[in-house]
Amino acid sequence: MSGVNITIKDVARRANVSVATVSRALNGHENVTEAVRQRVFSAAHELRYSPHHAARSLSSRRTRTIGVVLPDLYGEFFSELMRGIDQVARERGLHLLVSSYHGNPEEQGVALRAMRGRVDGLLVMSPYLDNVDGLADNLSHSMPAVLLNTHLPGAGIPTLSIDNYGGARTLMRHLIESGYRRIAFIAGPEDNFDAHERLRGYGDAIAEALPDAKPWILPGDFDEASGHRAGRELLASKQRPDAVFAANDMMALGCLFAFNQAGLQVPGDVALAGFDDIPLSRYVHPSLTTMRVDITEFGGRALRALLDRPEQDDATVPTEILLAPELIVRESTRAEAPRQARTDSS
Amino acid sequence: MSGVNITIKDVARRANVSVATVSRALNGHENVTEAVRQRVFSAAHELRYSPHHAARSLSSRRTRTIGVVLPDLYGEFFSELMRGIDQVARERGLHLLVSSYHGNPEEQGVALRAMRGRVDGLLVMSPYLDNVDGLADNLSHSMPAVLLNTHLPGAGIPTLSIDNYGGARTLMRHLIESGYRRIAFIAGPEDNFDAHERLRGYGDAIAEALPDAKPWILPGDFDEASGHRAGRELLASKQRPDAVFAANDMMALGCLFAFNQAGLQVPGDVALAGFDDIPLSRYVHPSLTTMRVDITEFGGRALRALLDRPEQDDATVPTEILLAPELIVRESTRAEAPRQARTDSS
DNA sequence: CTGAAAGCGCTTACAG
DNA sequence: CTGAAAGCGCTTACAG
Repeated sequence: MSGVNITIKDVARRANVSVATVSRALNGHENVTEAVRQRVFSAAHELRYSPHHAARSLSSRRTRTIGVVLPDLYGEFFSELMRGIDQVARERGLHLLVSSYHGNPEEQGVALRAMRGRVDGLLVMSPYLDNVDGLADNLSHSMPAVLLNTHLPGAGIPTLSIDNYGGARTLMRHLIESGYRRIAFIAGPEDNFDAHERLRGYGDAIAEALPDAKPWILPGDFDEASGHRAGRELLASKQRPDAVFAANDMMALGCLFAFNQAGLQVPGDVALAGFDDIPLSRYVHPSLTTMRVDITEFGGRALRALLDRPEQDDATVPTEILLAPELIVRESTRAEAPRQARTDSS
Repeated sequence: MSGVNITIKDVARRANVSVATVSRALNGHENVTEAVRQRVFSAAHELRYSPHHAARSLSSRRTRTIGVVLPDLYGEFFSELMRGIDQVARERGLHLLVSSYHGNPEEQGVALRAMRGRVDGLLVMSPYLDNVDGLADNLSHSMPAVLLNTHLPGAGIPTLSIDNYGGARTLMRHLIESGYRRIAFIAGPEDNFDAHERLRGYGDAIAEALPDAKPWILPGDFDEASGHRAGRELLASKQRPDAVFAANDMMALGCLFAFNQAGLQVPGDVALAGFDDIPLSRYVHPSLTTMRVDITEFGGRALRALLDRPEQDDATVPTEILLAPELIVRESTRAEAPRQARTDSS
């Protein structure tokens, strides 16, 4: 059913040359007479010939395809990430074979192994703190790879990461400088590397800048429903926080929703901030203060790092690159009457 | 640099069988002794063997990969679409080769042709009204395909579409039944098929239900900025509409933003509705009335339609399937004091 | 049940 | 500059 396909032989016959010559002409090799090249091109065009990819990559050992293995394909983050990767892939004439493993480490292994013979290199994101061994096992085998937001120390694989720790500290500094003192934190998934780093940033900031305060941490899992739950929990607490820092924007929005429903004013009654700067953050009311992560750029840089990687043996290459997020101050932390910082904790 | 790779020969040698047997064992063919199968499996496992995909698909003529060619990869819509496609692909053990052509018809052709020998079937979305010939040219060649939201009459290619026309009429019926009479429409891109159908639904609804009114159409291009512009234009008009129907949610949100900035109350001063039900729509204030399109389901059904397609020669198969969107009434069209329908236009 | 061999459609040294 | 031929790593009739 898959139809009769035109092969390089048909083109050769029509152009009256050998298949070798067709191959050379079509691949733009130098050593082909202009006249012959023309004949080949018209023959190929007339026959609507298009090279068979599997055959080509089997003999040339190149696929011109990059494998992208992600935890998921869904949502703003992955959408922007794919966009950035895709842009660079197009610039370089590369294809993208995507695979998501839905948070299942076993599936991740399957996905990774299935890439053999299909791709020239791999972009892998695995934001888990355990699965380290599994990942290392499925990666170390002769395929260039770049890791994204992935904690895999010692494997020597180039890694690009958002500076989640530094970003959380920057945001905390902003809150503290704005006079907030009772700052609650809605955490992300326990096993998530980014979440872990953001939490660490929050904890260290509290310890250093507000030594009298104890960290106030609510559980969450990065989705808006858990932010909503955390928001309700905060509403029910005897003494409310004066600011809430959610480990990502989706949870911040869920929390905002809970506050709205309860009639609580943001930032008047309580300030709120998130992390990621998803597009929504600009549009909700009040607009959300957050740490902007340029995910599109992040994806693009990852692919470039993979493609432009220096020779394996160049030991001077940094193995980890950190991208700093940017503080975006919006209405949700701009109280009309900003509180005064207490003098005892400047 | 690509490293030493283990081939089927290495496995054969280690298991002391022929490559043919290895192939059969690994592919789960019946005719292999259990003992031999075991030997082959352990050998393969010990060597961390993983079959070379290009070789396999060159000889078997199957790739176990589906090509997905979309206008873009970015944004909520494509994200959800990919999610739906991906879910089904996983169920069936298929890979996805994605390609977006960024609205460029030429690139679309390149992308389509590049799929040869890489995929067993194609999912193609091409929401343009012109490019019909180019698309037909690049499709008709012996590759099973399913079209998504694509207008390509006469090519006999199965097509799945959102019922944009019917959806627009449903929404208009809701607005009219709610008592709104001066209903403006923010249109989508001129060349876009979905936009065209939604506009047609609006026009027909006005003509039939409000024969005294003339259509009031503002240009837009589906992004939030154009909705914002349209909103400002409406604010400047001498007599404001009592309701605005934007051809998609993003524009509705841009419009809402403009109204908010101007201090206009929605729905008190003017009602507002969109199309798509993007997640944001539930969270803005006021929440947005819209037509819900289950895009994830849409993507999943498209892939299923491709995989479960009956034999080519079965003429009883419908070539076009329409998916009806669902009306979601939220705050943005729920005026506190609903207007009375004028008796002359019940 | 198992093996030897042909063949999938290309690319690429190797000759000329 | 061009061609004949080997080879990429598999699968699959064809024998046995």
